[in-house]
Amino acid sequence: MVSQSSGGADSRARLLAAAAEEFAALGYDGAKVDRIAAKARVNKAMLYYHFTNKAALYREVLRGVFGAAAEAVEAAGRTDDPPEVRIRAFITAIADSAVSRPHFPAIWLREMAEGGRHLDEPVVGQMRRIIDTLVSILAAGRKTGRFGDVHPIVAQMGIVAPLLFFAASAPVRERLRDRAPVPLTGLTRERVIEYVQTATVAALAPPRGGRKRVRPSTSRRRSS
Amino acid sequence: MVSQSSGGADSRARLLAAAAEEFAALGYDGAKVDRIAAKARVNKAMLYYHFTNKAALYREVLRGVFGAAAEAVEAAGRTDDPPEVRIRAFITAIADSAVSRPHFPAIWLREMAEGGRHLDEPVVGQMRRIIDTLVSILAAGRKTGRFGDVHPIVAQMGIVAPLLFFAASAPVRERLRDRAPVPLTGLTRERVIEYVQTATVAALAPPRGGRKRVRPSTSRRRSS
DNA sequence: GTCTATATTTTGATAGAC
DNA sequence: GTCTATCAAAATATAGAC
Repeated sequence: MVSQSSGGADSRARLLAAAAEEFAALGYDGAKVDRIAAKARVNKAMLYYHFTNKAALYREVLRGVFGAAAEAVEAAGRTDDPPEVRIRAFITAIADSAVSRPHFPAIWLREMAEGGRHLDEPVVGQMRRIIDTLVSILAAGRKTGRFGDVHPIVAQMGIVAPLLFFAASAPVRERLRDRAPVPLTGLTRERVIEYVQTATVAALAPPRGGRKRVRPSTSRRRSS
Repeated sequence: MVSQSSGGADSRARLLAAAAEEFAALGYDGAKVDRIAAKARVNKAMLYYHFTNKAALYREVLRGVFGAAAEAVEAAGRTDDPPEVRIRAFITAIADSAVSRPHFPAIWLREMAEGGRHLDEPVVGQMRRIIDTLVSILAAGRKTGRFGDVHPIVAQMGIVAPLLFFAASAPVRERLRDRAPVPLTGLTRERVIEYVQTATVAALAPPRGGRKRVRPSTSRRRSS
């Protein structure tokens, strides 16, 4: 239930925005509540009025960021198009999420590095929605024989990692522009998306003819 | 040169090892010098005897980690093999670095998310060595017409990001094993390497026929 | 080189008036 | 809902004996 703010603007929303920025740039431990409050032009005590503590605020940010991404990806994946088109749309949706939620990439990267220390049930659920979408696309492709048998998580990493990496590394590239080993011209978002699309579709293609992909061939038995 | 430690073992080396672990797991701000000292079974004052401060210790860790990686990658890339083989070796070398230096992936991911706040000249040099290796491989491939024209940084991300991501996300996968959306069996390091190799070689292939690389024309169904 | 004790600063969090 | 003042707990760093 949203309470009506009378005088000032919605301090809660501003806090969330400021927090997302701070957490993305500096990580959970690097982020300081004083700075978040200042950035939001809100008294620090207000932060504790709206959120239980720093950890709760961070969780809130995580949910917002991953929720929006899951939403977008799911929408893009739910079509009747052929699998190649759907996987391309999936890739574009991830990339678009990184644009509309600029803090998304850095936060995701950090959570991975952190071992998912802050991932609670709701956020895990959002991640699952993203993977489920991919799973359904891969299954459709396999059914029609257009995709081979690739583990969804592997495909997921082949897609998400470069996109996140590229988006998150923008500040680094900016910082190293002069000392860069190679001219940074032509290094655009579109190129990266296109590359990931090409690489993914190619890697998903089923092994043609006799020998292509090397399979561990033997047991597919599991024990766990 | 290296000073001889008389009684106890080399506390400096232990500090570096403990620091790498701590920094990788918790990030620069999350890492605590007390904990690093404890993990190294060394008095905290010794930490400040060996290193100027926390930041200097972190820089030292960064140099070690990136230096080893650059070394390995350069070695793997310096061969007379055809470009496809060299790019595969490059990929394997990166993946191997993540094994021999387990803290490498998380630290690299974090530095990207952090905007390279801690990257000093020596470390940037190490990163450059890695990219330079890739640049030379791509150039060789282009010269013989086996590779198309892909920006090295794009290729770099297509390769490095999934490998780092996979390696760094091991703890997360472990943590979510039960709640995982998809069975984690068959998700091996080898599969990931193989996938990245396949995807990369395919994406680097020059545009066939007359057409430049473009968006998907409806379909190119192969009948056979 | 190694340790104890301590100084100093930062930071997350709250009490309580308005 | 908003603010001031303030506390208590970390956490970085150092002094100085051995």
